[in-house]
Amino acid sequence: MQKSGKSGRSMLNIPKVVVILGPNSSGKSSLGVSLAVLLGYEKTKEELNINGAEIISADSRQTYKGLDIGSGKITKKEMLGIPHHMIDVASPKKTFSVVQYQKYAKKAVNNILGLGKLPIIVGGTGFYVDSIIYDMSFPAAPPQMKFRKRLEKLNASELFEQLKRLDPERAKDIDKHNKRRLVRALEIIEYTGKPVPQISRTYEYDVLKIGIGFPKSVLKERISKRLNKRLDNGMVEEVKSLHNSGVSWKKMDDLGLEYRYVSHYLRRMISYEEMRKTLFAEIQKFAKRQMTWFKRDKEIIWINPSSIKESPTEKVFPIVKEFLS
RNA sequence: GCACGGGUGGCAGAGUGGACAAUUGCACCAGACUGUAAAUCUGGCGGCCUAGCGCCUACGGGGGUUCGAAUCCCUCUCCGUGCA
Repeated sequence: MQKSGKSGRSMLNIPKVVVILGPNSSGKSSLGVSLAVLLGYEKTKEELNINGAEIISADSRQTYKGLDIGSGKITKKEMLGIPHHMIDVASPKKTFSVVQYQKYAKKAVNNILGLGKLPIIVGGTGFYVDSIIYDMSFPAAPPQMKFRKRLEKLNASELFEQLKRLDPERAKDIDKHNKRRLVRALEIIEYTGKPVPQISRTYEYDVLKIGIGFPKSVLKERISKRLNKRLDNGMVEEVKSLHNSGVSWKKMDDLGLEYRYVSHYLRRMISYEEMRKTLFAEIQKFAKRQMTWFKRDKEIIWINPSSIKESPTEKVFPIVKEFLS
């Protein structure tokens, strides 16, 4: 794996990008905004020779229009005038995947850089973050729905056998129980006529990664508070109106978490209390999965807001400044 | 007081003489991640270790029957229900 770091920077003038990541309910969005605000002050701009900052959201659900409360989307007001990208760029009735995301997000990053500004990538979808900061080129094999439908009828071991025959290399490290991955691998082979290519992960930018890491018990508390608040603020209504506007129940299930369980409640499959309890538990599990992803990356600088005297912003801003200077 | 029913691992809940350290779900722990990534998927989950298909302690307490009991019998105890 390639390393960005200071060595790379000293040799070439690689554009700089800051990433703010962490599990949900960790306060990424507001940290991102306040950093951008600080970077927008005239004095800072002069000092760092920068033109301010803009934000790129790396959240797979916030790309969809209408998924606001449920996805914990930042509000216009909370943006404090800082431009945000990759929010509300897709219709929830359609599938928006990492490839589209990557294309537009990279464009946005480069535009921001072109303005002499710092792109701040803020998000909890690790895969999406990676798709921007690394030079990942996904195989040009768009989803083939009929093909998938056909393969989905087979069980995992049958799919695995096929893959082993067609692409022993990919079969070596694929998860042989995961039908979704197996189907996709076979789809790539079917469409390109070639084995599944290796994806490179070299850095595209000079990246500073900041992670917000609360202790588990604190995060749990934050998740609970935030969930209740969002329920009070009309989350159920939001899901109801999404469905009324044509988002299918099936799609709600795919969207997961809030959309999945609130829709179960609306469909009278579970009670309100069951919904709340399940959601609370599922969101925590999700936070864990997010952390599992992030833990692999040893370059992330973690800060734990509950163990420091100053605010996260006060803690992080100097780190960003140093990175930029 | 009598009569039934029941007390199983953190919880729920199977098992009713050997294949049971005990199905399953939840909770918990850990992990994967090549166009659905809030999705999808995997492993662990009584204790101990020289990690073996090894040893120990276990299915409310005690005692018994049996080669062998979570499973049968006796007794105590607790909970539920019905009758007094």
